Amino acid sequence: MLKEERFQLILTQLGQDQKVHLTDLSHVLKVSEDTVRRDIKELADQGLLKSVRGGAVPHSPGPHRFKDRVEYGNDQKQIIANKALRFLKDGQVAIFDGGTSAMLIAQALPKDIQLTVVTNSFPIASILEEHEKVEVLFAGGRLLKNSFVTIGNETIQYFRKFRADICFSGICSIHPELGVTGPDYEESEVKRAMVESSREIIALSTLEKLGTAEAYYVCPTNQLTTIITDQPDNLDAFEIYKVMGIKMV
Amino acid sequence: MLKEERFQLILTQLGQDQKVHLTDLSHVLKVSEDTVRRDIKELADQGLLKSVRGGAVPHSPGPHRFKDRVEYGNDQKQIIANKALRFLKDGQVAIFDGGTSAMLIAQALPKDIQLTVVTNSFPIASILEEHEKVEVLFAGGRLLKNSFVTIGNETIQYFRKFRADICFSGICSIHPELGVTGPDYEESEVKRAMVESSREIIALSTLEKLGTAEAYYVCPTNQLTTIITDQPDNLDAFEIYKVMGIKMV
DNA sequence: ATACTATTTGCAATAATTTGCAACTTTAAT
DNA sequence: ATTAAAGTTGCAAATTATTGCAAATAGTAT
Repeated sequence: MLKEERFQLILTQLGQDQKVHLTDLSHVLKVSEDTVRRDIKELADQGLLKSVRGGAVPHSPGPHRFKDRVEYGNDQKQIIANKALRFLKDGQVAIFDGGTSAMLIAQALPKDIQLTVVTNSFPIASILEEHEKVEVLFAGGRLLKNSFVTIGNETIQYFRKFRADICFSGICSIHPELGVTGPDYEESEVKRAMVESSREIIALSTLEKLGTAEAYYVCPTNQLTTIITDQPDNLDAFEIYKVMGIKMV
Repeated sequence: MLKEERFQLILTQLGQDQKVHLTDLSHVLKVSEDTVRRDIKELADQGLLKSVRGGAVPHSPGPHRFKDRVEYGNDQKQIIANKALRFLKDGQVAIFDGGTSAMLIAQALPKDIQLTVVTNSFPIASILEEHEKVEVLFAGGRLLKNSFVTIGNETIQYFRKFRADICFSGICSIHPELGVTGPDYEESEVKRAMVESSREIIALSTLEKLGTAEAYYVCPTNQLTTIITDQPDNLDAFEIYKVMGIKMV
């Protein structure tokens, strides 16, 4: 059995039970507990789970201080978050948008990664406050009540000053011809500024949003580098790749 | 059963019943009361609940969501806050700095006043989120961990764009000749930008800070419009007025 | 294919943590 | 003050982690 297979099985079981025990896994995977331990350690380093004494639990989104925090086991978006983590490398400058998807990435972020994060989201800034090695650059602007993000011209100008390595954007709708679109004018404007300030753009979306369109334009579809979806096994990935020409994960 | 599982169960039950008893938990979790006690202590250290005699209760939801929030009945500063409110009029543009004094003003602010508040403080923005008629303009910049304010050139540039009616600044030291000074270079720079962007400047200070000086210069003393102190009966007010030439409240 | 290197895996010894118990101290209520 | 319940402390037993090392496996170049 390949190591990757074990990883897959561990993560699957973790998703089902919200916990895994070393002894169980050792039995199921037919390897020693040491190996399971090492596997868990490796997955933990990737931020895909949290290693605890005797086993592992899902990388717990630590409670933070904003109302609109996402509930514990939001499976779909959690999957997206875990996939997204693989794209982040030490020392990068990353733009995080204000949606809940990006928020979950921040929550799932390992504590030891060194990053510069540019964001317009209070919740994300608040989460990252506990990450010693993450520098947070906050985009000023008009504060949008309820969603705790800044918007407006000031915000846009702030993002324009950067050339980030990577941008995580919770994209609303993606359409091959109509491009990326959103339901809110001002937020879409801000999203455009983010997208245009980053080398690599990771769109966070659910499958059902693909092929649909909203009122306000963000950017052409081919500007996206990667689309991350909530599909655990991306059977359709190649199919969509053919249609869209973008790498799916 | 993993320790994490116990934690999860304790928190879940706490969410349901708003309380948990040591003896019950000991029975449910099948561990000794000592262990439950230790678990509760650990969770309490993380701020996830409050340990009380015989069990635990949910962590009391404070007025807002930031760690460094000031306790409600901080008398001295509360006095300052109440005095400060008299200066605020409907429709004004007000700058609030990041200190705890300004925070208390925000907390004491009536819900029905219409204001535009410019600030670089997360806690203040968070507090004002509940004020329907207050528009919050947030100054971007580098996020200072622990104190939850933004600083740096970006922040300064943001404030420079405004001409506010009034500015509340938690001043550290005020000296007749040496002027207003602070202990931190970057924060002092930001304060200067705030002060220079406002018509009226209300310094929030305690009496013992008067006549002292710190390392970093903010502005000349005569640039202040008013000094608000924690002295309930301002007997010395006239005396200080004579010395400083500034109205005391 | 073969030989060589690098990685992975299991095992054993050692270290660290967790847990329950017992003795003792503190707290709260009568 | 007295008393019972809860909390604290120290300690030994059990469980879990870590480390070094040798055998097995996979990968690579000749």
